[in-house]
Amino acid sequence: MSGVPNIDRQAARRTKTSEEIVAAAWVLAREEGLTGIAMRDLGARVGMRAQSLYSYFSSKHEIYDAMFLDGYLAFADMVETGAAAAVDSDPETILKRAAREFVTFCTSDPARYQLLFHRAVPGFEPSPASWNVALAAYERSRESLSAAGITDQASFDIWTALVTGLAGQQIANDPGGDRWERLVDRSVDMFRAHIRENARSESEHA
Amino acid sequence: MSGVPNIDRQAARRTKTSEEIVAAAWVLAREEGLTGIAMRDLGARVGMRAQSLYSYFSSKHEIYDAMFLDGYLAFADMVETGAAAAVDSDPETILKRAAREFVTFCTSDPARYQLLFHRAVPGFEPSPASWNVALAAYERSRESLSAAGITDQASFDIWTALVTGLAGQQIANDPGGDRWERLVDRSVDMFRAHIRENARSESEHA
DNA sequence: CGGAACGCCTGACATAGTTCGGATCATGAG
DNA sequence: CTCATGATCCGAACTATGTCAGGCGTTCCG
Repeated sequence: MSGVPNIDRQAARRTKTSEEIVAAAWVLAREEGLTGIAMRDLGARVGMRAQSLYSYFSSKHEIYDAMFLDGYLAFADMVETGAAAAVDSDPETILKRAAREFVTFCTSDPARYQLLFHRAVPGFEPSPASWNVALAAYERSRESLSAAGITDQASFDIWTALVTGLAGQQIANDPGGDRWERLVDRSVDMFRAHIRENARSESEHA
Repeated sequence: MSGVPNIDRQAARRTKTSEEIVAAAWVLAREEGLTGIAMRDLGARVGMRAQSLYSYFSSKHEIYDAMFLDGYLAFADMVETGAAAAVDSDPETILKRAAREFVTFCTSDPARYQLLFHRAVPGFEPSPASWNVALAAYERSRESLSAAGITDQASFDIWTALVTGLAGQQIANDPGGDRWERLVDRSVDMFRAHIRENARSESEHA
């Protein structure tokens, strides 16, 4: 009838189907592992053949890319929630909350952890668009920690090494357990003491 | 002729070929990535067809297993050298040396790092035999660090999280650089301060 | 010399991701 | 209502993968 009526509907349907595919891909990834996703299986999950997926994504890697984006959006969400909760909190509370949330974020979905933080899928590299989202989330998290007194890059790098290390060990060597998860608070204490000591020795030089 | 003359020769040749295959697999892994090893390519590197590899290894995973073993033998070597050098050294020197060696061990061969310390190959799990070697190396390294005052499991777990975290971030986010590698000494300082503090507060309770 | 063991090969199969061309079906125009 | 159009989906097929079954020549012991 008038103007451009159903273009929106079609586009909406299309994106909805895309999201459905990505959701099914996550389910499959958690069941069969990240690289265990088979196009034929994935198609079956959403009621179509493997070839039909190619009208939504031009390759399997593009599906991984959508998952990557999806994962970092969830990550960004977590960071944002943490930043909101950080208002009127002391550094210790902020850092412990951030570390706990991060480790839980990782351990609660190992497949996602591997996709986001390791180069777990052989030929896959995130697209610039998705990568920018990842970078933005990283920056936001960095910024969020500056509220707890972590301002210089080196300290933040040690922070990322520490929390990814805890998560990585937990997932690789004690999946489902809490052997490293329960060390998070202690690790944060360690980190904070070091930051304080660092600041002290720097001010001495001034 | 006499007794069992050429049995040894045959066995020797056989193991030599096996080692040749594993060595070629490492080269291929470094070139094409750990999962980029194709049986046909690997065969070509050692002058035979893919199917002929199956007279030496009953599956591709068995080749990965041989590589896993190979890698942990190298790791054990490193630990042993470190333990020897640790004699008459103070804790700081021991720990910094150990951390540096470990991170270098990882960054110098990312493919090996992924095989040994992450579940990088989809369906692969090390055989019990190889796994025992890995466990022994792990135990030896734990024991070696007890000379530096790291005696309880929790502290050692934080240690492994820290060093694998540094190595992991270095490899994933700054390959070829030294952004995290140069933070190793600082991280060890942080760790040692925490250990000292921990020991102090424990003795207070006693 | 004869046979067995060994080393490597050819051929083939199943499954992976992916491409191509055509069938189906809803949608909007006349 | 009819018909063209574009989105959607499918069947067949291509390539590359790991792997199995069987064959042929060489080596070496009895």
